[in-house]
Amino acid sequence: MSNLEMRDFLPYLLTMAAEEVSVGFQRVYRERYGMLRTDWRVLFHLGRYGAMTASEVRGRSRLHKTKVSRAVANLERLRMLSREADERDRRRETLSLTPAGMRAYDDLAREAERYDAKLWHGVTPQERDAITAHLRRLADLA
Amino acid sequence: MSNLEMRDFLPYLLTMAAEEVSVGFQRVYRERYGMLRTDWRVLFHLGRYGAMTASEVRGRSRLHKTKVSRAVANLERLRMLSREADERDRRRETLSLTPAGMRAYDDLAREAERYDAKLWHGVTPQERDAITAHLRRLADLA
DNA sequence: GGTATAAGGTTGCAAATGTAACCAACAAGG
DNA sequence: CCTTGTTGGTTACATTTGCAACCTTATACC
Repeated sequence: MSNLEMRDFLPYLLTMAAEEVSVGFQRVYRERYGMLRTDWRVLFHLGRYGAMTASEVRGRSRLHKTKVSRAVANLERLRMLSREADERDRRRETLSLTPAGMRAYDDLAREAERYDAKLWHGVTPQERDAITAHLRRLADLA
Repeated sequence: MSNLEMRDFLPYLLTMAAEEVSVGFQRVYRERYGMLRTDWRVLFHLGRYGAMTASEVRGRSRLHKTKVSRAVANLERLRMLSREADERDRRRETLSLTPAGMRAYDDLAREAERYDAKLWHGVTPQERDAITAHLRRLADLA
């Protein structure tokens, strides 16, 4: 008979922490801009690294292509993103942020940094490195 | 202009790690017993702490009562759980595992321990404590 | 007792997700 | 060219979820 406790089980702990922390930040992009989490992630990539196609977004963000497709549609509806057809390969469209999209990105990136700093408050740099490294390792298991 | 990287943003990192790790374990309860994640969590609480009502499950597991209700229905359909009416308070039902439910619990709890151990492989006890403590702190923000 | 309020649970509905199928455009080999 | 396979991207459908409304039984207070 096993005597594992749920509160010690890493998948549980991670899920709880991720949920709590994500919901906390969700308030910002959701209430302020009416975005979903995937929208925010796509916006982030375009704002941070510049115009690119949906495939490139997918590659960088590790999001499934259907989620990217839907997020792009949402951001377009919010007038934060525009598409430009690629003449050389007519399957592809280059995505870029509109001025409104860039403003939203600037705002949210700043908030994200503040939020992140708050989450790490009281943690020593060594601990922080250990935690980050371990989370990266876990995230890369696939 | 902010220069945050997504891979450093804690909500992102946590979400990725939680997803990866949860999906990994999901394979076990899903393929072996046809359970959903909530089912497994409810099963766990009943197996680990004994018979209790749905409210108590909710309190311990931090699951929303709707999810508990549906998980109980699923587990019942899988013949792993049975309900017994409470004569004193007819709103309440005491939930307990059937023999099949207990066998599933034993099996899954054992697997969970093995899986957890694998996830911590190569991490020193000190690091592990720091990580666990920080995750708990984050999960309790609410 | 009778009325209001709350607690235990379930159900209905809308929103979100995952999966697979799909369409259009390109590329390679015959 | 033309058929076969691949890539970029969207759509359809089933499954999950979250939220609010709901039903029933119990409790508090008059």
